[in-house]
Amino acid sequence: MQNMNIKDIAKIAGVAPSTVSRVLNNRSDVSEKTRGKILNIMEQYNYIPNNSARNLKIIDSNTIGVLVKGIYNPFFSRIIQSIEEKIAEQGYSMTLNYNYNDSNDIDTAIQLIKEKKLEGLVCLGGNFEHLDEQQIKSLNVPIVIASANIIDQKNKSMVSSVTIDNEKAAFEAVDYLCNLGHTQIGLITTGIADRSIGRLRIQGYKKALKKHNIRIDENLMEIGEYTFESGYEAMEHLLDKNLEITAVFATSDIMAIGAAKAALSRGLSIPEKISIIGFDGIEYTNYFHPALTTMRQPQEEIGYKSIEILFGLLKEEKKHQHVILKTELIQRKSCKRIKRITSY
Amino acid sequence: MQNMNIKDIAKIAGVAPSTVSRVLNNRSDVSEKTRGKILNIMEQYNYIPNNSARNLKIIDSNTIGVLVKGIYNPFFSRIIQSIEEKIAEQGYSMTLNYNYNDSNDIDTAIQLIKEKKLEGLVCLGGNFEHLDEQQIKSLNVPIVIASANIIDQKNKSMVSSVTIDNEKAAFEAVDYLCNLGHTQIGLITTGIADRSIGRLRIQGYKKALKKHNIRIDENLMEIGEYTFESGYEAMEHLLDKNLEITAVFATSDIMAIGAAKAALSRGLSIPEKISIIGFDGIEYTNYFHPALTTMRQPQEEIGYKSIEILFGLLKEEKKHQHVILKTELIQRKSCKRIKRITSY
DNA sequence: CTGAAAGCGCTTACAG
DNA sequence: CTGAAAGCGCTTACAG
Repeated sequence: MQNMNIKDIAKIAGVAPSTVSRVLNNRSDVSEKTRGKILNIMEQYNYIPNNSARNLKIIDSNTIGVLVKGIYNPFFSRIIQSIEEKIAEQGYSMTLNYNYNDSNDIDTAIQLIKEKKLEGLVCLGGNFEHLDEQQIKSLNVPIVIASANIIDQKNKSMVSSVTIDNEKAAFEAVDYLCNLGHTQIGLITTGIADRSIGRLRIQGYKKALKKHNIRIDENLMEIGEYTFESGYEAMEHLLDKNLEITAVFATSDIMAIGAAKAALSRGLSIPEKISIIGFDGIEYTNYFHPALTTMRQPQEEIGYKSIEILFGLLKEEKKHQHVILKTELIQRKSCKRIKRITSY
Repeated sequence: MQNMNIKDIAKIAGVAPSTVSRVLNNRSDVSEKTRGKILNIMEQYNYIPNNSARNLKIIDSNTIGVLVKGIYNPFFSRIIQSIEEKIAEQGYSMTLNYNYNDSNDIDTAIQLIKEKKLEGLVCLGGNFEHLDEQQIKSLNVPIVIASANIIDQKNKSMVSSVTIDNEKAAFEAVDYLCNLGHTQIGLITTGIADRSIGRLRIQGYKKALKKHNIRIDENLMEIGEYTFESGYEAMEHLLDKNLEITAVFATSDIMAIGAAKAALSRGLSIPEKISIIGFDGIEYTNYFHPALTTMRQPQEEIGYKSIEILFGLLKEEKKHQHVILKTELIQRKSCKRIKRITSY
């Protein structure tokens, strides 16, 4: 039969559609006999309910959405895992969606909320600078932005956020290198695209240099994309310029790996000839050889905290919060103390 | 206003809902004046249409679904990119969905088709052994299974598939190692979970050994999961057993990287002390140091071909096809020719 | 425990 | 070019 629906099942079972709906939703107010009969028929005809119809009608979806910016980001995947756990603990379902094109993040978010009648949403990454107060408020669904800056002060009353202090974290990473004796420190970062975060990390880099009275040299700064290849190329450029760099700070692990590979490919051993520090703390870095030192973002905690805040807003009607989580320097094998500039 | 709908917009604009719907769908049969007015109002009120309602009613969604098994798989991400390109070329939209829990893949697929009124679906990975002919046929939506074996002969008339010859590819990888002089070759693979594919690759491994008159030793075979960590541990086990292995074949790059890291961590250099070959051809292998030799699956081609077949089924009503694509041995820096067993 | 009816927010012939 | 009406496949009070 072409696309069975609830009415067809009802007819075959000799009951009303509403009864079929009840067994579909596992309601208790159906006799076991009727339930059994209907379940059998559904099985027999391979009936699969239409979610669009359900979403349209439903009020309490009992589900929380997770909207991820981009596709394929190992950094987010750990966060997602911890989010899913926590959502399940609350007896809710999670629906995972990727915003892989460059459409407006907030519009996509609202669309999703409406379409699936979500009771809450956490956004991983994305741009949420421009929020329409009217729109967000009238939606009446709590939104938590994780791992993306919301900048505008007035946004703070509309959504919650869970972030790290990007500037401080970058500062600490570079400060660490300086304390190891490095003075010629390259920066490999992403560009204008992720304005807020990228800029903050660059700020941190500069601040650390200033603290150590090191001159900021634009030549030492390479701007690329969030890919291995881009990190690789950035390192090549840096090395080609012959600036006698002894260390590099990459603002993402993916780029750090690319950079490290470029150095190793030239026969520059890590950390003997060049020190490298990454950012994010993705699993990859631990399996690179040598294992990469990195400024770790607390991925699980970002997930947990987001959900904690979300359910606080949902069930206890708390106010929006803006939590800043601590990063942690994971010292591994890619950074070395130096006395003076090693020439190579 | 709480959740505007098409009726509200219509009322404000002083037109009928159907007219609003027309501008929403970019139909040409609306006067520019009316269109402008409605567009303005939508903008002003931040109107966002409800997709569930749309999906429910619509017949030609003009969209192709992509259902990905699992979450976060770098191997699939390249395929997805090429799929998206090709779908766009055809003037269709793509909707990307992840089946991250362990629910039945074919049910999830059908649910998705119904919910979003998809005109075609490509599934990346998953288990499609048990297909209900009735159900698939009545659906009347072409399905292409990529990178997953469908085994059952009778399934071949219901869905198309794009795969590689897993046994042959594994055979060639191991044959390559044998030809380099290796005889003690470890196998690191995934287990019972991905029955079809895992088993086929193990078969290939065994066949290659047989061809070279090498005894198959269960001790040389480690079964784990698709993670770095699992590859790492498998290698540790292998090494602990002191079997004088000189090479390892890992049935996925992720595991190969874990394995390589384990070897390097013990001070066993690659390829001098141990050769490693992976499978899949993900980008990371090229950035590992030393760059890993791997049996590459043609990721872009898997994507292209899937879409080509899909539109063949959709527009030209062709029959279901089962394409087997060629893999390619990418020789890099992790395998070495040996004369005799190197002791370590 | 079960059924009849209304309605979720759209789209789509049909008529004008 | 525009509107009135039917209906997509469900769920949910309401009544019994």
